Amino acid sequence: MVQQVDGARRAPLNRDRVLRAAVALADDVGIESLSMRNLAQELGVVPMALYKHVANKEQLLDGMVDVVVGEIDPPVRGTDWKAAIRQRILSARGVLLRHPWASRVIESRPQPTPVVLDYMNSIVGMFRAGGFSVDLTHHVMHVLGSRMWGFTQELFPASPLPADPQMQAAMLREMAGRYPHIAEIAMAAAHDEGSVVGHGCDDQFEFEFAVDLLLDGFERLHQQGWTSTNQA
Amino acid sequence: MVQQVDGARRAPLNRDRVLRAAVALADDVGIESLSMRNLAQELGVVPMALYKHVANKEQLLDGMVDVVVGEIDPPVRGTDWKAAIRQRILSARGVLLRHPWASRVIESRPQPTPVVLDYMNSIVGMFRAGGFSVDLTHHVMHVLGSRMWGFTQELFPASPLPADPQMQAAMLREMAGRYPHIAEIAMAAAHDEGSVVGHGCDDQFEFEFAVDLLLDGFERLHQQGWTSTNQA
DNA sequence: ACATCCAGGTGTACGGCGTACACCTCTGCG
DNA sequence: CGCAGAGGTGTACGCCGTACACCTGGATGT
Repeated sequence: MVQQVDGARRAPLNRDRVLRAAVALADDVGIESLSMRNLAQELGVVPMALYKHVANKEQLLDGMVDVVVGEIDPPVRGTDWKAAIRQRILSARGVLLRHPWASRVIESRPQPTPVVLDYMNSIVGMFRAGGFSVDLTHHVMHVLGSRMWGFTQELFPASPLPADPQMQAAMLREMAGRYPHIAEIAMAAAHDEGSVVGHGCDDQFEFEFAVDLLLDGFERLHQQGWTSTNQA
Repeated sequence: MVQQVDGARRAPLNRDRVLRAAVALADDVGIESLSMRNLAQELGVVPMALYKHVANKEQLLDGMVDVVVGEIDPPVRGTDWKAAIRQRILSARGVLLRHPWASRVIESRPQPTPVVLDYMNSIVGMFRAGGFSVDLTHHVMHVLGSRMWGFTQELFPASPLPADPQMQAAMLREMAGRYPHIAEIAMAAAHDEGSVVGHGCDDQFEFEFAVDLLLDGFERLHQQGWTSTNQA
């Protein structure tokens, strides 16, 4: 009865296929609509079947993060630390843009998986290879924070904006009245598109700007031999 | 029958009391254990009663954020922009330390509330008052990101660590083997307490270090008249 | 004084979630 | 041939957010 319609028996599941299907489904329908039941259906299987391959939903999410982190390019060799780290982080960013749900999930994991630790370890290693002291590297990693994964907390989570242009104009006017400073910087960034905050501002530029500002700051501290015990 | 046990009739609910109770409950039991049913019980009321005061759980969370943001000190007057912003952000950090769930919730809101916009607006205003161009202020706000709320994504979400010291030693050894770089910086930071990554490192120091590095970077750009169209 | 209204609180019910637990059904191996 | 164990099933439980109809007591208008 439960035979495949196509005659061929469905290839048996395994952890990897489950994780890849979960990633694909999250890409498709968003992480908030990813449920065990959902995913099972996608795989042509009953919900409880998944539990033969992942312990529970938390581990499923862990595994999904691992898949995503696995897509980040390995470090390039033969350049200075700054270029190498920059490149790696931008690669991470590329991955996260393909899996928009991933940043949230990464942040939400209570314990890092070995794959995640590997990535972190390798980033730390890149600073060390660049001659950074253990001390400075440590603090610098904290400053880098989630940017090491290629994302920044969105300032304005991209409001959809009412389609009605008259409404839109009214909203803009109200914004300008109530939040003049925000309106000002939003205007400056949005001249290219008819939208308010969040849109019309080049996320990639913002991200690279931030990363470069950080890396420059790190470099400066490094060059002046900064130590946590000997600061200004 | 449903009279108060103490004889006195329960004071009628209102939006504010609901929000404050929700904040207190989240402080107590954690945000993941805050449910409408839960909260209703705490208030001595049936779950559906809450919906007379908040539209749904999302709006409840919005309101909780508003309460928390309302606890942030207003800007101090009469100092330079750098000191003023630093102080304000550190005040925000103080608030978020009292409500550890709040950072997650702030990040999760799809639309900023007026209260949130007010806060952002005022931070933007502080840069502008410091003479920053609209352009630079805009980018700088992006770099600041969630740090403006006084939090940073935790690098290592504070693993509880096995109590058994022998187990602990074994874990440390394994860490050092598999993730030598991480182990190294963790060691450097953890000499004061017998714990591995996450603990034993002074979060407050890390945060202030990051904020100062950012503010210094901003200042430098400002002083050299940086513009997005005229960069190196 | 009486009718009316309605803000605030109740009770029931629905559909969705994660997942525990007992079961069935193949496949490969002795 | 028998049996074990991996992989898949079915049922059920307790939680969640919340729609909807209902009740109730005090303020209000006449």
